[in-house]
Amino acid sequence: MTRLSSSFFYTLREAPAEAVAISHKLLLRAGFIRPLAGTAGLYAYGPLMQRVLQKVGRIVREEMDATGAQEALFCQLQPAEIWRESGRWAVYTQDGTMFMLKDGQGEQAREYGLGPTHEEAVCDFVRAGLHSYKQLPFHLYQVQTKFRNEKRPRFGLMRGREFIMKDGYSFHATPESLGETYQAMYRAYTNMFRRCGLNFRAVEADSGAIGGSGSHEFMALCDIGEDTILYCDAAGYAANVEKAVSLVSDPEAIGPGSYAVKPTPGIRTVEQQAAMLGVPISRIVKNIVYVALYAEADPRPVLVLIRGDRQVNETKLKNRLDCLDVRLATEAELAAWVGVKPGFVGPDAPIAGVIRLADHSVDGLTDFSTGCNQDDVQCVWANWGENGLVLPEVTDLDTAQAGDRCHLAPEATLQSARGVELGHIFKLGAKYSRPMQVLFADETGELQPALMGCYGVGISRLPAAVVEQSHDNDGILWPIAIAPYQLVLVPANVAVEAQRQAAEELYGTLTAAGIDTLFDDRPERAGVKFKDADLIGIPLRVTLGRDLEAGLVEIKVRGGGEAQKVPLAEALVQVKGLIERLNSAQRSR
RNA sequence: CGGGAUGUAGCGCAGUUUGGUAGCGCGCUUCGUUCGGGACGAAGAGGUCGCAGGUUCGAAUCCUGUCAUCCCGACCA
Repeated sequence: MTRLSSSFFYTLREAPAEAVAISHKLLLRAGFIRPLAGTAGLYAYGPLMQRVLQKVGRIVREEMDATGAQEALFCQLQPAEIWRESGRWAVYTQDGTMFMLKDGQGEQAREYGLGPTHEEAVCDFVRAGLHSYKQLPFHLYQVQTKFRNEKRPRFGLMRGREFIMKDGYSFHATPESLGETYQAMYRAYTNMFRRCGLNFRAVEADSGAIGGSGSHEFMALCDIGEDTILYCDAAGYAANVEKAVSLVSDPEAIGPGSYAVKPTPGIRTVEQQAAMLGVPISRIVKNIVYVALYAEADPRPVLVLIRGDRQVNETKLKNRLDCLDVRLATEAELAAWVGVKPGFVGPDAPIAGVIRLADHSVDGLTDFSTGCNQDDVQCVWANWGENGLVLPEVTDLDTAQAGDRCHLAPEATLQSARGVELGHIFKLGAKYSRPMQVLFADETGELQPALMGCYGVGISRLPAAVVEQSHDNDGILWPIAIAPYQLVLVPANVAVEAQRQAAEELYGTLTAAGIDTLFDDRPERAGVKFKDADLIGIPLRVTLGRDLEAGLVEIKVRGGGEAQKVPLAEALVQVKGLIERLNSAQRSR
């Protein structure tokens, strides 16, 4: 369907220096993407990439449509009012995620945002026409460019400021109905990622800024992944580290002793504290002062107590506080509030307006060492309920880590892996439908907010994840389902009339048979064409060259060992068979 | 937004320490020889040295500012 000689096609022998990730390098070298004027996070998709995106889009649409979801298309340019209605205008503009613009001058100016996600737009679309429970449930989705002013665009297509996402929103009268759709989406996502040839894993996830209750992420496993996932094969448990829970080991034993205040001059860390006092790290209570930042309210200090050998999970902390963000208190703030340096804060630090929280790991901890709100001293053999130390509200603020025991299978330990988030499914409930008045009359005639689910897939990120997982020293190995072309047809030397003519005929035959064929009819040397074919990663290569005099063509599977030689007349049949085999090999992964 | 690095031709780089008006490889153009794994020879084209200001007789080089890109952290599909 495409002649390379009349295409805008070029490859780079060396990858641009700014590319670090393998997928970024290969997609740039092979000409799939090109940065817009060297701008971070903005990429043009070339003709090859567009074909990949369309194939991914087709698979995603087929799986979505199979669940009964309907494709629509919502507005990207969105008035601030709907974001104020949902309460997210402040959130998304304060952290700079949303690109904003104004129409008009001064007081008359109307504010808009470029959609980073479409809950508000969908709610507005639905609320005018939704009246009765009899209309529910339904599910609307779109495949569209999203805009997010990412603080740090990275790894080419992995994290852009403009990217393509499939986002779907379902509406329900009952939690049961929402649960059914959620399960259907879980299965649909599993199908679509499998069909795209990915090695992935579904994990329990934090629902983040979008909010809501249950959620799962679908992670492509690869080293450059920005998320850490923890999993336990024994229990079938897998979760994002932001969400993961584990069983914390018992604290190490400590000999008998009694409460005392000891000098620990100049220490900065619990390791130093443990060494200087001769106590186990797991018998230390760390007291960490955070500042919680809210969209509308003033910042508040938060004192977090956690065992010395554990780390605070700031995502859990943020969720518990229901705040926009948390940050560590500065040394100046510590000095003003407690009058001590970091490391010497006590569980009972007298901070005005402080929120006190303790992680499970310090609940029941005995004979511990901790700070005393005085520089250069710590106490030892402290206990809750003594010496004025009171255990505050206990909650889960711990960061699970590889090696921890699994809470579902205590005999097994958690393992970790890096993942790229390809899809995320949420149960939103009435989080948006209530403030935005997406209401329906239930069976008793009472008005209720619709329950919502939302379901995203990173369409433009997905091929990058595939390349991360599927490449070799020569270039990309596209799974045939999403390869830009199924086959590349290479006349070794177009100056040889017999080769050129035979190739033209075969090109017509393959195309007529519905095979996605890239015809490399360029007047290049064979070696150049082979290198390019490998780089851009077309699964099948048919070469017409020196064996043509004997009536033979060569068929080679990319990354699949030796080529086979078949009579020209049988080429189509052979190719069809190979395509079928590659397709079924992928399906059965 | 904090910390670090880098900006020289389409791509990869040298030149900056020690100021003297820009070079190499790939790619590109033309001709010739080649022609199944990124050919060879010859002749060419192509650069406001990121930008602005300053020092100097003279700045890619030194100084100040600024912008951009990349890496490490805090957010997300």
